Amino acid sequence: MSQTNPTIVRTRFAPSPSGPLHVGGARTALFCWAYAKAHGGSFILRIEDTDQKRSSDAACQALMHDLRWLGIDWDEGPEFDGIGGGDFGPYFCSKRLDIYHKYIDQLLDEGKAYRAFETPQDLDAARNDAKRQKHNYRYDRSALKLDQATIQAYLDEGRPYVVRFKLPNDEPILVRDEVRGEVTVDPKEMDDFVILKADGYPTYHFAVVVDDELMDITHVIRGQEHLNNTAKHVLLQDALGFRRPVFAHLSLIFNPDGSKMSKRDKDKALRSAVREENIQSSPTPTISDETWQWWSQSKDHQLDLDDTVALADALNLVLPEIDVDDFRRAGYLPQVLVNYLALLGWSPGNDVEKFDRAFLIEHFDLDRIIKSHAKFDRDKLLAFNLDAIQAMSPKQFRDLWYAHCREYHPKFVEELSPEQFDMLAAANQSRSKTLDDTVKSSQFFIMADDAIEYEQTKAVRKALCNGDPSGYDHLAAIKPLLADLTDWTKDAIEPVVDKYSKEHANGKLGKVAQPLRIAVSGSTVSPAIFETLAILGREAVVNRITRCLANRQQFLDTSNA
RNA sequence: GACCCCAUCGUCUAGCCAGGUCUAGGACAUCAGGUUUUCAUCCUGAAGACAGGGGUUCAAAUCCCCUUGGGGUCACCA
Repeated sequence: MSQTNPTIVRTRFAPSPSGPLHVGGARTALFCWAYAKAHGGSFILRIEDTDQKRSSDAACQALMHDLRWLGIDWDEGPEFDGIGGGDFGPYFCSKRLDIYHKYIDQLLDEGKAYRAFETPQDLDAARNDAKRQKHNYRYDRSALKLDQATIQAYLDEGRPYVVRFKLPNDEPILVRDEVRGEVTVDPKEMDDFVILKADGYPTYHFAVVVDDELMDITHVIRGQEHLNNTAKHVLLQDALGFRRPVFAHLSLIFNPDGSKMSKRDKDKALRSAVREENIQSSPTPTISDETWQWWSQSKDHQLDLDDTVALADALNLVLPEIDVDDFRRAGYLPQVLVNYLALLGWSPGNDVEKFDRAFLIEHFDLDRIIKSHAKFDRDKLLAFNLDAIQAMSPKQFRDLWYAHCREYHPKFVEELSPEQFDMLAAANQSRSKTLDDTVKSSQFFIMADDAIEYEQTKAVRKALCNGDPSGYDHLAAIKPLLADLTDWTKDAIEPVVDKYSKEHANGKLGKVAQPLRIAVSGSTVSPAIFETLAILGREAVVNRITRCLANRQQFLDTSNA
């Protein structure tokens, strides 16, 4: 409609480097990327760091790392890990200040914008007044009434000012959106918004319009929170004589409980856990008392990531996963996250659900974007992840799991021999919903024999104590058979235990396997028993059985108590 | 509050734009049964939705209006 028949599609993802990349942002980036790639165009990454206070280089690096992990590579943008660069840079807003000022001056000269000298405090007060009187606040244009001499005097004395865009007229603004159709906004709903802040940085509205024009962006795909802002952008584009890109606004992603997925969710989870358990001071050794005090004072005080994780660990709390990094740590596969994210707000139709990036490049288009909000369903993601893990070759899984362990659980790499590690990977693959899933239940593989603690649960007691012969009796009987075994492999162990259970447990393998499992792991959960024994090695297995038997009386005493 | 957006199983969605083939399809979750040495898997089956009300039409999940519900925006944040 209003677009200028673009020949080459150019999309951009323009995040603010003020924190970790969350799944909502990742989905926006994915859609921008997919659309560009599906139409033979370019995907541009631009860092919207116009908020000096909140932007950080660390956040920027993390963001690019996350994008690359997901396989969302940019054709142009900051240089990172071998990609980036391009002819339309710089790709950081903070390095384009002179460009913005040129256009600000242009608007100022043409009388389409004006300087305003109110302080933030002035405006806050005015806003509060309006609120008290229950009407909507609009900037009253009082700066427009200032005469030239006064303005010059203010300027001379170095008084800080902002530049406001002067709304041109009262005509309704028509925005054509590819997913929502035509949206009209009444200018009466807006006021003369700020386009240049007192610190000399442009606001988002101004920077985005200038950058999109100069970078030849043809399609603006972004979150729905910008739908109303688009009217401002359109006005600015008209005032500056810029082209109008195609707009597509994506619906938001929500938590299963209907609340908006937000960076604050982790903090919220922590606070409610603390409240529920009525914890009054920092559980040592997690965070310092000073930090605890500060954090407790206000909901606006949020712990940094390390402290959040430390506290959550101490409370045995699983933090909600909302950032891309959370999903990586939790052991989700990037291609699965991409698949799931794409499905959350887009559908290829025909009941197709499982697909990869290549499929997206082949089929992605704006017309199948879903208009309604979506809730993030972790169960479904988990199911997809399990499917993907099960579909991998044993070698692929082993390598991936190795890399994951090396990064997040190095003990598995350090304590186990390569042969043991490979066997454990093979034993865990089909039962791993995520790369992290079996780490917890596999701890006993890397523990010292005498560090195993026997779970005081009904299932453990039953397996060990019930029946005649009891699990303990079986353990005592089978121990010498295992101790005498020379060839310690799964294939050698299996017939021995099988034979024993046929002769002494009515062929019920479970009667023998469960006590064995408990003896070596301390619990009723482990990979298949023969694999488990093979991985542990004869010495450890015999040691652990011996220890379990020696502990018999004590276990009975404590479990009766 | 004002303005804007949205509305199919519990959840993600197909179907809607081009009304009939929809006693509404799939996936995840749930439930039941089965396989299995534990957990997790795996197999089979079941239950489960067009928010409500008005229109238009021979015919409405599909088009229109209202109501209700949900969400977003109203910053010198993006």
